[in-house]
Amino acid sequence: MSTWTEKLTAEQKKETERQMALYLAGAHEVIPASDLEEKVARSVIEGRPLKIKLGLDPSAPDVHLGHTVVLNKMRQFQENGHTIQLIIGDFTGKIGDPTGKSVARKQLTDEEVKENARTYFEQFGKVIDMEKVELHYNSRWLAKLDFEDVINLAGQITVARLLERDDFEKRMSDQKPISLHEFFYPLMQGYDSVVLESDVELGGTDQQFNILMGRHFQEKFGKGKQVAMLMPLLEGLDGVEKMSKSKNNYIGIDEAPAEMFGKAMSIPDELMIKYFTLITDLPLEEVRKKEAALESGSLHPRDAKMQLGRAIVALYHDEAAAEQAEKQFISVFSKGNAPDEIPAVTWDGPADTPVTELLTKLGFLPSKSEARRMVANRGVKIDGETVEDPKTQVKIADGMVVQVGKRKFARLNLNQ
RNA sequence: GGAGGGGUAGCGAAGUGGCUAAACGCGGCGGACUGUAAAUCCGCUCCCUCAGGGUUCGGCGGUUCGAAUCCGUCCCCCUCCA
Repeated sequence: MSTWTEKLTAEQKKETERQMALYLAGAHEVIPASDLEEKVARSVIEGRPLKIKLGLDPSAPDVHLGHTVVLNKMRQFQENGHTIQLIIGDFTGKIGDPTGKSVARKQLTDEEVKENARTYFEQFGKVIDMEKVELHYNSRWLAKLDFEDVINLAGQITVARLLERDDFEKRMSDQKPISLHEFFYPLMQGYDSVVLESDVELGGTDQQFNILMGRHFQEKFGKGKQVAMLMPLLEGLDGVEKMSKSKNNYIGIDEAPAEMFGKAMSIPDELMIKYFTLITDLPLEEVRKKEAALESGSLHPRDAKMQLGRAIVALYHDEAAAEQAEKQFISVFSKGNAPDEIPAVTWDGPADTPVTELLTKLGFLPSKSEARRMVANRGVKIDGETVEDPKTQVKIADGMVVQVGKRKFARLNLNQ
């Protein structure tokens, strides 16, 4: 590293330091940071962009704020002229990443993979410039390896080394099974880095082992060693589990402003600062100020969270939508009013209808039984009045507002 | 190859002939309280047009007035030894 820093002019040094500070912000760990500095410095001197790799699981194209943690980091690299390598793990996906508690994963057809890739593309475009991204499918090189190649690859790593992975280690000590093929996942991911000659691989902290494998294999194959850049995992709305669609604790980057704002309001207080740092573009020092204000009590947690909600909506929609979402939130949830804009639903059923039927026809509840339960639980309001009896007959009127729970509203429109 | 353990509702886990649509916990949903936070409290949570009906306890057959519970058979999972 010293050899490189010595060659830097004052200006280059300053530029290197600027980029480093930017990249390090919010990152959980960079392994090793000194290598990153060297790479950045070299890139500054030679005017050569770094290759920043991100692997994508082709089976889960639901893009939510959890993904944006890594994407935001990618964008920073991109904005400084570096190259992003997105890898669709279409081949790897067939094996299934053993990270976490994965069971065998269902195989995707080529069609599905393509479709999922398209979804990624569209949605990632909200954060990074997709025009400048390099896209790769790892089947391109992995599918070509024959058995001998695979054995050779496997020869570059020891079992002991593979068993170091937390996940495997734990399963060993718990006497849980580990299938042999699971060992190959890190090998494949690592091999991707060999082929693409990546300089940096980004991922969540749960990817540490896999990313480090890339480093290992690159060295074995006589390539430059990539830096592992690990971003914190973002907990979802429940504040405990990692944000994911299957856990239903996510905020999708596609969602409507009101929805986003509302979900943001429901995150646990303890997570606010983390959200601010990782998924908004608020500068670090501003976040620190908020943190201090919260601690001293000069900023009410509720207000801080509203600011967070606004920031998020503004990012994926715009400032006006953010303001609107906040207003509506205050009106609906703080004051208990009906929202300004209630989706209008055309009603062409009978003018005199049992509540249960009304609710199912509106699509609020899937069955009359559930509708009945909901009414019994006092979760249904018509024109602001709680419906007491599941057997209630409703006289439909034009403009009637039906509400289920706190969030589902509809205004009836009579069909003339 | 040998020995043993197991498959119950979204998950975890009771239940070993009728009182079991199946305890309990978690999760989820609704309500109260709030800041749609946390904590707490109450209710709901197999399906269905309701104090009524339908279909469940890995699959299939059988015994029985009656089975998640007994018998047969098949499938799957796990552990240990080799």
